[in-house]
Amino acid sequence: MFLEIRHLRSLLAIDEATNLARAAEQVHLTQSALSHQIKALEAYYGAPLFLRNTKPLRLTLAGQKLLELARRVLPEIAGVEKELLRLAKGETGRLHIAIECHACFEWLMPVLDAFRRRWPEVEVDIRVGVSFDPIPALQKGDIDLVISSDPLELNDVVFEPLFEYEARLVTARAHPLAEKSYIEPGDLAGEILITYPVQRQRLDVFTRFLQPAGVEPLAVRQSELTAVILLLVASQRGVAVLPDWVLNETIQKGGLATRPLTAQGMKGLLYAALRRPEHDVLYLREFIELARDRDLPEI
Amino acid sequence: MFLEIRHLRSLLAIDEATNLARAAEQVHLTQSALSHQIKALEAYYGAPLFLRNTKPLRLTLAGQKLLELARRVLPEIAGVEKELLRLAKGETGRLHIAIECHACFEWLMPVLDAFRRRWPEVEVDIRVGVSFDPIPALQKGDIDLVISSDPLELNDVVFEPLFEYEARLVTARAHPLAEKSYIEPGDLAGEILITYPVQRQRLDVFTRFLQPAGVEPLAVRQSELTAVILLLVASQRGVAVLPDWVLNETIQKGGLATRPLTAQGMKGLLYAALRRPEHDVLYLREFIELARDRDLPEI
DNA sequence: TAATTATCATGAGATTCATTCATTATGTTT
DNA sequence: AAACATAATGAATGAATCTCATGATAATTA
Repeated sequence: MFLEIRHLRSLLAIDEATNLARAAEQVHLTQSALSHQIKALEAYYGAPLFLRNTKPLRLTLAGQKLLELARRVLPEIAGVEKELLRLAKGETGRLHIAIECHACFEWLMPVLDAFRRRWPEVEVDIRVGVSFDPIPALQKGDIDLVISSDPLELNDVVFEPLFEYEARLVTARAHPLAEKSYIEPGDLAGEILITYPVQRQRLDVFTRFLQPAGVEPLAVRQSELTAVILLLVASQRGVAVLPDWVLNETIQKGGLATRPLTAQGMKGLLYAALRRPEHDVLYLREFIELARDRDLPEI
Repeated sequence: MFLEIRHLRSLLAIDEATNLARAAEQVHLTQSALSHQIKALEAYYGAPLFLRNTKPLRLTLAGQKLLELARRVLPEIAGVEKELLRLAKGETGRLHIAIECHACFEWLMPVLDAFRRRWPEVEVDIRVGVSFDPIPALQKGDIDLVISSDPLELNDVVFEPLFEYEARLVTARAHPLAEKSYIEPGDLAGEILITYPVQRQRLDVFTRFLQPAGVEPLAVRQSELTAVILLLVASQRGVAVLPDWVLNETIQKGGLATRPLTAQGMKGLLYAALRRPEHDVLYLREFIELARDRDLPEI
């Protein structure tokens, strides 16, 4: 209930210096202070730590035990302290990202690759937001960044805009809807719609396009993987609605066509949500920059 | 240069209690003190340790690092502190014994066996005093107890009397000197004397018996082991002078005889030398008791 | 939404505690 | 034995740390 790290440091210094005065210098104290310190320790433990009748001050068994402790413990402490200072300077840290949209993998992976090269010491992880609400998790410190398309007004969380996207219908090039210059909700009434396996409230097609118009597609099929969805669409098993960043890359290859939803196109804005106090953490800022300037594949 | 063990204890308590007030109780402080403490730590590292906008106080990454440190380090410290308190109470310790006389092995071994059963935690060792001066080594803390037959007046060392012994001449039972009721120095002038392999100044036969009378034996042979010396004597290769504790046991068996040196017998007193401050250490006192009451083999 | 409760933060004053300065005591060396 | 080096001591200072009282904030309940 009394031993402190400073005592261990003193002990180590005394052992190295074999002389109170020099040891005192090393720990930025006076010889007197050290003498008082070890006297207090000895009183506390009820046992001498040094043999007093010899001049090159020698440790007793008890003193040796404490010294061993110091040798084991002090380097460990020093290591953690160094790490904490780096943490404070923002040179290292944790970046656990929650994404609400499956499709975000498509652009997030390359961005994270670039990020990792730049900040190798930051511990990176992605959690797909299925079973938990990401914003409360962010507030509670379980995760550090949320990719979201609907910003909220919160006083402990900031939403940084990343980039605009457009959700477009994807069909086979031979599909009749590929003839139209833009798609209206009614166009999907007779179509099989292929989506990611999440609730409808979390899919723009339903919340912003079909449900407002009271339209229900012929059927809904689900698939986890973007590549699989595109494959199904190409082979005329259905149509899908996907953000443009997924499409730019792949439409050329497969026999696919994309068309805007509504005449104006269904646009959205993607945000990165952060805890407000970490708003200025260097590596987080850089992640946001990387996400904004992510390698845009040509159309 | 600032983190102290008390901080680690507080951190651990807070994490366990999830609540400053209860944690404060655990470390015998007020809630306020804890709050100030972590505030100071955060100021020192320039990084928050807890997320402040949540009520069940949660650790940040930095806080977690410190907590991990606490979990690793505190038990180690607790262990050493417990050991130190036992050391102070004299329940454990070190008993490194230096002996000046070879023959002492004979009674010391059984005594140490008994001692070890009684004080299993005390670290026992024996060093035969050949290359170093045992009393200075005792003063310097290299060893903890010296078996010696010539006590000194020192203010940091006490000499505890153990027991009296008598140095006697050992011969084969058929040897002419076995006829005499006691031995005079001149009797050895024509004899081969077998001794332990140490300097003459450290052998009573020379310092107290032969040299004062100016007598030199016919020859001197040496052997490390008491058993070998007795064997040589039994087979008439020479005579030896040994303390009685060695002899009592063995004379019956071999064809040996023992005779006193001089009419009065050459008696001596064996001492245990200790550092004065350790004079009252329990296990040292008990060692001395055991040495005094060592199992006396019948004559 | 307001009221209540639980919890943490803050500031000022009190206290403890570590440190320093000056000096004495002790051991070591010549 | 003297001179030197080193450690121990005591009193005074000052900084660090605590407590008390209170304010602020989040969580819970009505």
